[in-house]
Amino acid sequence: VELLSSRTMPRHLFDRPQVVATARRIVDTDGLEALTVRSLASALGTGPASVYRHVENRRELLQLLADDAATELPLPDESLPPRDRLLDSWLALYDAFAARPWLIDLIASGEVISAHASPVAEKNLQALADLGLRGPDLHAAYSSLNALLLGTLSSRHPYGHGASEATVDPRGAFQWALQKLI
Amino acid sequence: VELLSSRTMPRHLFDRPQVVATARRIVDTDGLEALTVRSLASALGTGPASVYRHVENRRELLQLLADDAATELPLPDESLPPRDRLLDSWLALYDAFAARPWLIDLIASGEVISAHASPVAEKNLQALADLGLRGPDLHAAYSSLNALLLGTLSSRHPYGHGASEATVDPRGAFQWALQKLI
DNA sequence: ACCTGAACACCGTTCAAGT
DNA sequence: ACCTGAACACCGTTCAAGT
Repeated sequence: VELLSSRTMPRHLFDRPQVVATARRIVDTDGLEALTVRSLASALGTGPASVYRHVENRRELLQLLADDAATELPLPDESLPPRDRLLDSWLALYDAFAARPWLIDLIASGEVISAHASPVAEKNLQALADLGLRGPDLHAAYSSLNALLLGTLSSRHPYGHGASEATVDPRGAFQWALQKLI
Repeated sequence: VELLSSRTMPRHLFDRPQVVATARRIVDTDGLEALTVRSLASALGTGPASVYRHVENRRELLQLLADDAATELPLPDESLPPRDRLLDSWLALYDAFAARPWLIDLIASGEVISAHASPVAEKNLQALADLGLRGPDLHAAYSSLNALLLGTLSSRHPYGHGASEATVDPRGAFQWALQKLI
């Protein structure tokens, strides 16, 4: 312990990855609205000012969180024929986002640049190209699929009036539209 | 002026419709994030506490705002055949929402119950039924169209990476998907 | 009796003071 | 030199004091 004198002690008691991991734990368990600079700081055992040693601002924190989760998204199964590959891939994406509602909140809030240049986007664009789509149609298709996914998962009150409330299955509706679009 | 003695003076210097109208002016000109209880109060020439004479809380204010704007949404043109009626109606809805970005923010935020029981919803469901859709398919179609609209308009950063940024026209993509879905 | 200033418990962010 | 308590400028909401 003597070797860790005050002169050689690490300046930060935690690093950036630990900040992101702690933020991740908060959003996974209590949702995006539970993540504040103060709640994060307190989970790290310090005050709010210390968070700013590792992160420019709250927006950057959210971006890091989104980038982190993006690496966990499922990639298309290349062994499948294009159409099956797409149906399979987008349904898997639906499930991945459904399991991380805070990620949808993040994208919908517009505070984060969704990484359309990610491997997920590239592979799914490729699958659409393999299906024969080119130029504007290719981008219209990709952008529609994205919108459908985002819209389906971000409408928390699909039906606000009484009886029909339980009759609509968002995942089923998403699948229905998916088959029409591709 | 004597008739308007302190005993007969109206208690409120403004009423609920005026509160909503003032709120509407704020969101139309400066966006949803500019509407705070305090900015609204100050636009009404009073303090924040007075707003709560007319509105339960901020959430109710947003609901009133959404209800108000819902009356301005376009209805399907009943003289058109079902498919044209739907294409026309949803594209008009796209334009109406695009002109009121705060309304999309409101629905996406989940703080407001989108009035699916409104005339707009009824007439569009009817048009889908006229197209031959029944039961789960009918609701899947309606719910998908809703999701597509919401998702298209709420993804502010459709493409975050360089060159392709300008190449995607959200309205065109929406129209492309619309024709595939119905 | 109604209205509202001032306060309360939050928020993100900054900065000077402390180690 | 790095870390952070305390402050600043917000927010929604409440309530006691004022008319």
